[in-house]
Amino acid sequence: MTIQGTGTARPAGRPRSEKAEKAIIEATLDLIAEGMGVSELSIEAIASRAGVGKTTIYRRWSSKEDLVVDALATLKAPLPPLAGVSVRDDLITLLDAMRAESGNRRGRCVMNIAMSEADRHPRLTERFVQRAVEPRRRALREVLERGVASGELRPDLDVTLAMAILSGTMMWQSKWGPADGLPEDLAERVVDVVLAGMAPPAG
Amino acid sequence: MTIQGTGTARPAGRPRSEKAEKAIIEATLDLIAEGMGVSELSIEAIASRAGVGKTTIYRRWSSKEDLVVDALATLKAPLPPLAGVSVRDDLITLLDAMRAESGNRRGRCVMNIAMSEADRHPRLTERFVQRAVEPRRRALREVLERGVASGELRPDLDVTLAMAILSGTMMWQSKWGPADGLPEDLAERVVDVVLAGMAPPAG
DNA sequence: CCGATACGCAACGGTCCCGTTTCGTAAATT
DNA sequence: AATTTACGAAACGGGACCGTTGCGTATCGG
Repeated sequence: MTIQGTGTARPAGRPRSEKAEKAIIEATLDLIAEGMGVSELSIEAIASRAGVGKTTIYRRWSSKEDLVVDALATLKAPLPPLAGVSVRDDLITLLDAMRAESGNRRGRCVMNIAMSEADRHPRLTERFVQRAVEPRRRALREVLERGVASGELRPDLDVTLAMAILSGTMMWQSKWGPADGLPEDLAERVVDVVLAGMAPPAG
Repeated sequence: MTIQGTGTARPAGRPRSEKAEKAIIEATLDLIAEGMGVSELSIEAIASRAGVGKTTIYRRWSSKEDLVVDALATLKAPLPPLAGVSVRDDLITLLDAMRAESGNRRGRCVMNIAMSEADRHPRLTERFVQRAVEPRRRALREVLERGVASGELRPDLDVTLAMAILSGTMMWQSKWGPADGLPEDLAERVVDVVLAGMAPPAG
């Protein structure tokens, strides 16, 4: 047994540099965060930004899409823990996480990709949605369904439509809202308006 | 007077072909509608699609942005006439116009540009917003303010936030809603949920 | 030390598009 | 008829990337 104790046989030769790998992914995310679309993203630009030879990229990923998928995958979406006490609080928590991400340098990657590349890169989008979008969507749906069950929300509420309203509002804000960051109480205000409705209370 | 009666002196030589001009703009819009971003849009592709020499394009427009602006300008946004009776009806009219456009081949141009190119082409975006977005935004704001004044909406309603909720919801639907077109009653359902609120009626 | 693999770098031929120029032809004025 | 401008097509030199290859060096196991 000349094999490492871990059980995985280390192949001969110089091992791949983890530093280079990190630099490549960082460079990729940086470029995307700066508004570069996947189509305009060039391997040469990534290599240059990462201080790495193109060979080092091609050795690891066979296509640009694979690289982008892996890069985006490192952006774990740490879903905020939900208190689970009131639906209002949980909704605010979820929406505020979206707000915080839209201000985050890396969070914008997710937005930019989701907004721009949906049509043009369906395979990428599919994997990306499964990894980053679906978990949040599920969390939001669960909160809403819990609210319907508990009576905190209307029994006849169209949960899918409610999800569109909440998500769409936050997305709109992060795209066309004030350029210098969204106000801290935005999520709370959105939730309160949406819960109470825009119409005056029915006397 | 060898000048045309209209008063505009016709310059000597062969006049420019209106047919070619139309073909160029049509080709440009087609490509954008197919999901091509402004950055990926190439003059050669437009010329080829329009059945036109590149010279004919460069003679008329000095930059790609100018061409795109002119092309988008031909998409007049025919704001739907508002009945002005109830705020609910007017909101439904406005939102349903957005729904209809998202199904329209050419309407998608507006969406695609607005979603993807905002960061990368600020000058283009500025002119585009002024021409296509601002009128709708103004109409929506007026309806909401009228509702606040008339008592159909809460007196303390944050109109700007309400606009984000309504617009964002429709945009979200047209981007991630069912691929085979949005349901005809979507606008009505959105407006009713947003007006009445998701919370159950307070006793 | 030796073989194997990875590294950064530079160069390759190929493709796409740029913006310009040239060409022969078409359509208007004078 | 002569002049002027526009037309489509083709070709130009130039630039950006592509994906690949060769180079000398670095780093691993044996």
